[in-house]
This record gives sequence, C-alpha cells and structure tokens, in this order.
Amino acid sequence: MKIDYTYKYPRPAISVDNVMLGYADGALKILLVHRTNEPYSGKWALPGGFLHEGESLSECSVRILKEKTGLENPFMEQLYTFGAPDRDPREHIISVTYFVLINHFPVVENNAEKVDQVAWFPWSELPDVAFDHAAIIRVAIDRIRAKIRYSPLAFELLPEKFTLSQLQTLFEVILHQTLDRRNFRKKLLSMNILQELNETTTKKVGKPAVLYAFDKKKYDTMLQQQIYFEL
Amino acid sequence: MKIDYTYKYPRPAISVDNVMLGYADGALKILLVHRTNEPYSGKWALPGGFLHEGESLSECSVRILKEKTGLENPFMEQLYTFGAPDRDPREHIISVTYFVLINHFPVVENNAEKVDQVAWFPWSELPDVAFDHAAIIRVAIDRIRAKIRYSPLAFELLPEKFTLSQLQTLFEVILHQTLDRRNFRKKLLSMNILQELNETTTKKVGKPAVLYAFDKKKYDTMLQQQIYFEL
DNA sequence: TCAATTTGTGTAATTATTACGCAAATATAA
DNA sequence: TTATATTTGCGTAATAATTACACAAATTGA
Repeated sequence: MKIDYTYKYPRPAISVDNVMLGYADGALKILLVHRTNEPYSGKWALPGGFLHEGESLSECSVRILKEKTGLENPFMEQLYTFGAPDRDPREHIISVTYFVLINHFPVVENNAEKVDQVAWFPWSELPDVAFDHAAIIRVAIDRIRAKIRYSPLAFELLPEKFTLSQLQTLFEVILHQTLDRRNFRKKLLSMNILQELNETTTKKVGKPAVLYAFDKKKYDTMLQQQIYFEL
Repeated sequence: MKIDYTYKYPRPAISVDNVMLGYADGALKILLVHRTNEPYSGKWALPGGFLHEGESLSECSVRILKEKTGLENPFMEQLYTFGAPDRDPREHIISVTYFVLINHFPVVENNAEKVDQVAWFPWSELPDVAFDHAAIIRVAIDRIRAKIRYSPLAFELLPEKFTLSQLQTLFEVILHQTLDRRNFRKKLLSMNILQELNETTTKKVGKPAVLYAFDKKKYDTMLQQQIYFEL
C-alpha cells in the first residue's frame, strides 16, 4: 500500500549532503560515492540522501554517514544550504550540507550495509562530480582553511596521538604554505592545549619523535578565560 | 480553482527568516514583525515567509525583505539552517536564515505594501519572540560579533559618511568592550581602507569631526594582496 | 662506523600592541 | 565676550608577539 502526501503549495525536496574530509598519506582526501542511478549515473557525488520524516538535519546527516560508511560519532558542522532551483535536474531539491572530519580511515571498507562504491579522493585530484557538488566541496575547503586557524579542527583530522611534525605538516597542507618548525612548536606548546605523552614514534628513519595528544580539558579552560586558539 | 501537490514521501515546508540588524541611537536593533495569526498570535517574530516555487533561497530572502519592509539591495549573508522537527507547532518547517545589515533606517515606515506591524527592538531588550527565533537571533549576534573583527561588516551598519568616533562606538557596542581612541584610530587608518572626506560634522557640542567613507576599491586591493581586515 | 634522515632547541631583530594626557575646536551658558 | 563643557585629534615609550635563522642528537640502513 502506497500513501501519498499532498500539500496546497509545491514543496522542494530536502536532502543532506556531507563533505567528509580525512587526512592520509600527507594529503587531504574527500569521500565520494559512485552513482549508479540517474541523474548523473556513473559520476561521483557526495554521500547524501533525503531527509526522513521526523528527522532533524543533523540526525539525517549522522544517519547517512552511518549508512554509507559505517562511521559513528563523527565530528561535524553544518556548512551551508544550497537552494538554486536548477541545481538538480529532476526538481527543486534543497541541500543542507555538513562537513565531517575524521581521523581514522578504514571506516569505509568494513561496512556491511553499504551498497554503493565509495572511495577517497585527494582534494587536488577530484573527479568530475555530480550536481553542484564541486561548488559545495569548494565552500567546505574554504571554510576549513579559514577555520583551522582559529579553532582546533586540526586535531579532528589526526589520530589521537600525533607528533608535532605531523601536526605541522597538516597545517601546511591545508593552508598551502610552509611554516617554520621552531616557531610552530613554540607557538603550539605555548598554547598549553597539548598533552605530552611519554611515548615516541618508531619509524624507519630519523630521530624518534615525542607523541602528543590534544587536551580538550585544557582547551575548554582556555576558552573560559576568553583566550582563543589562533595559529 | 485549487491545485494540490502530491509527493510519495512527506516533505517539510521551507521558510526563510531574516535577522535584520540596524544601528541607531548607539544601540544595535533588530526588526521584528507582530504576528496576528496563529501560532504565536500576538507575539513578535522575525520577518520570514515560505519559499515560493522556482525561487532560490536568497531570492526568497530578498523578496520577504521587500514585502515586509520595502528594503532593496540589502547586505545579507546566509546564517544557518534550523530544522528540528518540533520547531514549529504546526508541522515540520525548515528555516533557512539570513542576517541582514542595514545602515539607514526609515525603510520600515514608508512601505505601502506592508500589512503587519513592524518595529525595531534594541538587542538587549527583545520581547518574548515566537518559535525558536530567540535561538536564531542569538546565533546571528554571535556570528556578527565574531565576524566584525575580521571582515568589514561594520561599514554596512553605518551611513556612508561617518566619523571615526562613530565607528569606534559601533565596535564597542557590538564587542561589548571599550577601545582606546588613539589606538583605534591608528589601527583603522593604517589599514588604508578609509577615504578621508573633506567634510566635517556639525554638531551641538564639541570639536567637529572629520568624515570618512569605506573605500571598497582599496579594500579589494588589500584582499588581493592577501592582507586581511582584522581589528 | 658512516651516511642519511628527522627531531629538538635559543636568541637576536623586527614588528605589533598597549598604555597614557593634553591642546584645539566648537556650542552653550553666564 | 568670556568661561565652561564637550568632543576631536594626535605621539611616544614600554611591552609583547612574531619572525628569521643553524646545529647537535637520535635513529635506521648501507
């Protein structure tokens, strides 16, 4: 049995699309889903879907992430809402978008429910994407590039334990500029938001590096004192 | 003749709500509309309305502003999208919100089409407002307070010609802190984004002040050189 | 044990920010 | 017309933040 829903005025559909960003192999990557349905069948697109009844926007985003990638408890923020009437060839669909930062990668592979093929693409080598998703991705990158300077987003992209060099490289990749190592370390350590662990990395080559963790408690204390993160 | 619109799945309605901010008499003010229909009849609310067919979100915002206040060519930016299923007692209505900054005030009075009563309220003395509009207003104020520090929003709130004291007072009101006059002037003038006019104010009392105008051309040049406004 | 690689550290020079007080121009009241 | 109240416009010294820059120590692999 099929029920239809009837309204006095036309209503656009509402979808939620997610820009999932991960950092691996020294590059920022974006997760895309391979479309097998029209429109844009065969193209890659952001993981998204339609809003369900009784669902809030953020609930919808979380559900979609779970369905498409198995990811739970992601760090996410609402990005922007796109509503040009012609952005979807089928009909007017308004897309509320979120960006999602993740720090561990295999999420994608081990999800039983997933049907569509998904893959990570380096942000500098994105394929041709469906709909206005290229514009959405650009807005996401701009937002993250700006925001990583004044809010602790970077730690969401790294594993829990990281070296200062890894942190610096991440900033360099996102900001697209090189930073002085000594000044970077001085600044980050003086902020007093990192917890020094007494562990070091074991690597193939070079002096082992001390591992650090982001200390959210210290960070919140800092915020209360109206001192803000700023690179 | 009445046509109905039918869909396979339920669709929330989509509205656009605007937080209009103006600066007058040394205070930031917000424009509210007095509701005469249910729900929340008798309460004040943000000027908003439903999205029309074929309309983009920003077009909708512009249309509503025109209808409710007569204002044209406003400075506006998308703020956030609110979508909790219970935010409207009637049904699920998603609200895409914009903030609008205006620098000349009588807009409100001389609009023939307007039906509802509208009024400006100082942001510190807002009445009890309908729906989740108090939350929306809070988000708008937080956003403006943050953004005025690193983008030239302030000039949208002042008349075209203004004195440095007026500009300073505006910052003081929004940031809720006092600023040193000499340092403020030094900083703003050193940015080289103001055009000094050879006019002065004529006031009741005190030394006349030189008028300045925001120089958008200089500002854009600055942006291109990757130098950013920052208070 | 030598070479290659990566980490970890200090200081001096430069630039930006802060703190602070007084004279000049005007309107108003005496 | 003179005195008073008010507001503008301006400079400097002290402090804090940012920048530029090089070498020794710890490790791996040859």
